[in-house]
Amino acid sequence: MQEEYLKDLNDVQHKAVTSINGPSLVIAGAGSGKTRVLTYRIAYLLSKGNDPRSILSLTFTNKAAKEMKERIGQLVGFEVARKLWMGTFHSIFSKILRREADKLGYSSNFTIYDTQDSKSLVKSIIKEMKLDDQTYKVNEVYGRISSSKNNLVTARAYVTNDQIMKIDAMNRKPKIADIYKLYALRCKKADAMDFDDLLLNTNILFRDFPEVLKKYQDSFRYILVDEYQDTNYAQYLIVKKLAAHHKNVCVVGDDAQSIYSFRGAKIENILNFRNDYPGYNIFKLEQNYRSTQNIVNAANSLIIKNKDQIKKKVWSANDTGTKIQVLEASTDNEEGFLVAGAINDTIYREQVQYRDIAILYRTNAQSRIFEEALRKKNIPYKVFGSLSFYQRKEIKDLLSYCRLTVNPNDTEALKRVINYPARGIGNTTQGRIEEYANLHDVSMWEIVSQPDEYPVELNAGVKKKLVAFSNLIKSFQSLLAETDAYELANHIANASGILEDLHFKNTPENLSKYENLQELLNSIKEFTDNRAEDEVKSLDYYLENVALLTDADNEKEEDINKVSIMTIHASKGLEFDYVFIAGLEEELFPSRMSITLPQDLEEERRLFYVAITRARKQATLSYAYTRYKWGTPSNCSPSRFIEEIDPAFIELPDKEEKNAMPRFQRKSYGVSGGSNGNPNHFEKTGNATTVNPGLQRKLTKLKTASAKAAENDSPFEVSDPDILEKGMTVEHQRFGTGTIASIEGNSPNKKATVIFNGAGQKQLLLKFAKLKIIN
DNA sequence: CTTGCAATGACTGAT
DNA sequence: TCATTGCAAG
Repeated sequence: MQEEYLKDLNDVQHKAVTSINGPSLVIAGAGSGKTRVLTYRIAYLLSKGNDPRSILSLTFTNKAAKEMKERIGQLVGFEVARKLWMGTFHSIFSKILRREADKLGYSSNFTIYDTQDSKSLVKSIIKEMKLDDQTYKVNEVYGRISSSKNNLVTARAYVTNDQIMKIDAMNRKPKIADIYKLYALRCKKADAMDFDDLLLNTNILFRDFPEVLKKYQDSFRYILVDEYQDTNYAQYLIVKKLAAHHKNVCVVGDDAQSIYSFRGAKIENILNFRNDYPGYNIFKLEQNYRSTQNIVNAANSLIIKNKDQIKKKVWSANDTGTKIQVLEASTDNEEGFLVAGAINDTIYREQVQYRDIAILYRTNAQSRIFEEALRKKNIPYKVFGSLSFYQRKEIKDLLSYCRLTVNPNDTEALKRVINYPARGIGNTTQGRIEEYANLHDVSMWEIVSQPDEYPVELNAGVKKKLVAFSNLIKSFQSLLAETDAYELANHIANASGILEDLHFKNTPENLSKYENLQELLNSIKEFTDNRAEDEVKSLDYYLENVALLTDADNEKEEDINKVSIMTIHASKGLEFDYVFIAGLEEELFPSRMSITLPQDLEEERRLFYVAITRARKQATLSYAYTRYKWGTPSNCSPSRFIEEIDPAFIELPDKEEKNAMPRFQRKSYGVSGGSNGNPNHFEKTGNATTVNPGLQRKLTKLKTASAKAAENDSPFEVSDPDILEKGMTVEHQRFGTGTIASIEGNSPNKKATVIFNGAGQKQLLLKFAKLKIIN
């Protein structure tokens, strides 16, 4: 076999690819061809005659695994690539846990609880234990449980751990140990594992069943781990155990890009690799092929402020490029307009595609502003994350019916759908069943399916309804073996009454839910169509991984050429020609939660480093002086990170000019205090006519919009839905001019009835309709 | 038991 | 701003 592709590599890369024996540490600077090294290394291993089933590659996302398999397939053939063990820790080890499930007392069909399920379970336990929900906040308790699991502290170990118990006692939350215990018990009863259990239970499996560990140790001759700097203790130990026999472990990472400590990631794992694997080889990939020199230098000048790091010198031989740009805005809304305007300019000036551009921000809450601004300028965009597709109510509802069909003990799924669509099984009934079930150690399903067998106080009518519901689920179960995933899911969507319910209440919201369900069914269809002949296509197999999927795994054809907007965390591993990094303000980025502890601040700085190094050609920063938080405006100041970049590589806004411009006058408005926190500073530029005070805010918005419209000649400037009112004359791109007859609903699903002069009466969903106000 | 409305409190980050 | 919760009426 020829290894032509090795010629694409530089010296270090070449060594990293071909040094296949013994432990290797690859320190891969941003943009240094890390993915190429990983794919070529695997291809190289295969070319040396290794069985693809003996190679285990752990990636950070499913998408990365999919793309890497694709590239390896191109090099060595898809039939071979398909047999590789490649995926995220969670997906690989859930597969192994299903195989070995009986050893841990689970069935191989166990459910995976996602974060929503877990939190909802924690919540009901707090209620059941009659604890004060102000002291025991769901998020905090869940966080304690989750981080315990990531550090391999089981519920039993938790109570006996003095240090942990002392912390809980000090915080006056001594019952967390009991909540954890009950939580673990309930998960087990429900035949469910949460995300953290997938790693914890793998460790337990390997600890308690040495013969199982040995089997996998022998079978995985080569182990590769991507993004090693973001592994937590549980993941670290899995790798260590599996690699103990052959010791052919290759970890790839960049300590400068460690950004997941909140998920238990330990940067020490990569820093201590030398101690864990003596006699290791180290390869430093330092040439950045992705970005311009200015971008690389700016990023270097920033990250140098961090203390703990592995020494390396990342450099670029690309063009010098432009300096980092900075956009300064007076309000968060204006920030949106400036960025959207700059995107339009870039597209026009540089002749690039929408897909070459990304907007990155620190928190999901910032997405809304950019969605609005881009929509108004008719710039197509796609949002990653926030409320992921799979977390939407309608999607979870249908999936819960499916989960219940496969595993009737899945109590979280049962509670979700037992009364949706409404079938007269209300809170009282559910509460009684749940209480009895918890007290007597039976599952809710037991009682629901045979209410006469248990002394729960239920009247005959209710019992009838319960039996009807359980018969419905049983009818689905009977179809499990004989139908494929798509047919069954489609049947469930209809027979459960979900589709009918959405259809019956014919609102724009429900229409969009209906469409989402169709999309889910389409993706299930795709799953059944894409499975190979020898793979089972039934619903239980579809459900195995669905909890582990994210938006990125569901990318649609029509979404390819759009501006990407997402959090910096979600942008990890991606790259774009032009990157806009928004909200560079103190207490937002760096986050308010991270400014006290130095190690937290260092992680924020690494996060900023990751953001800058996503850019190939140009990075633009932006910040605002007022930003709405929880619906009230608050003052902000520019982030310290901006000053930390060496001035040689950044173009700061001109202070002189800034002060001369009334538009940027600040300090005076906003913040708490007043009854009227509205920034009225646009008054200064405007040719305002006097209006009644109630309309003041709307007018301000209107002026912002039209002022911007004059500045940027976008094809069809759209008015903010919030300023539209009954009686206004508006223009629609397709229907022409008309008058608003009425406005119903609430943002973002506000709709208007408009009587158009040519096209007659139309109902328009304002978040999509492009209406321009004529007068 | 269901529905609708007012009050309330949450925003880091995500497999 | 938005989703969840508590309460009153049907």
